[in-house]
Amino acid sequence: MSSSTATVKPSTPPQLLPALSSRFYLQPTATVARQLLGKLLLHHSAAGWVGGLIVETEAYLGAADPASHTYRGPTLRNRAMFGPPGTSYVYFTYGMHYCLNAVTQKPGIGEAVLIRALEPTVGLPLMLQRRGLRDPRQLCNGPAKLVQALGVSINQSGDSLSRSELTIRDCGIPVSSATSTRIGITRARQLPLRFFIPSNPHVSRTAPPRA
DNA sequence: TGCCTGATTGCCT
DNA sequence: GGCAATCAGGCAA
Repeated sequence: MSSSTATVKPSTPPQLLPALSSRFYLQPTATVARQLLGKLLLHHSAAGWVGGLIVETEAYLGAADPASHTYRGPTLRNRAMFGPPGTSYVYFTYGMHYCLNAVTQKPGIGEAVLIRALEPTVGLPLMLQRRGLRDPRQLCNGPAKLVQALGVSINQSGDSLSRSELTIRDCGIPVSSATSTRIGITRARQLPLRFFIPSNPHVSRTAPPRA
């Protein structure tokens, strides 16, 4: 696995890049999680475009995965995760944080990819302002951090990532990837379902905590 | 109805 | 490295 991934910026204006199709999200969830690396997550609001390259993801496998929100079946909270492929699933956790997922598989399956970290490339000043920071490396290196920087709200849970103002686009940047166990979970923590770009300074952490 | 848990973060030592 | 903040959802009684 290569560890020489350069920091790169898409040259095409982000709003002109093609959004990922439903077919992309119908691939196996772990494949989607790996292939989302290097894609561009964008959010458009009245303040303008913000976003960045996805550098870290985790796959959550529904009824087969005890760590997944959908393991016990549909509830009011997780219903967006049972939506069509390419749906956003935003959830509230720890009493104060929001995290963003991209739903995979057919409706009713309940699998998704958690977006854990971005390399911020679009609308950097606005995101720094939202987070009250000056260091871009601290801007999006965690799932709740990137949601705050992008200005995503829980009201956008259930929206299409292909057609709404919250979207994931293909900027055609080839990246290397590495795999590890997932972070911050207590169940099924042995599964190698975390994917990240090695040596990228915006990854939330280089290795998961010890078991 | 009430208790417990949690896909996190940031501050403090 | 440790731990507090903070609260919705899930589950047991």
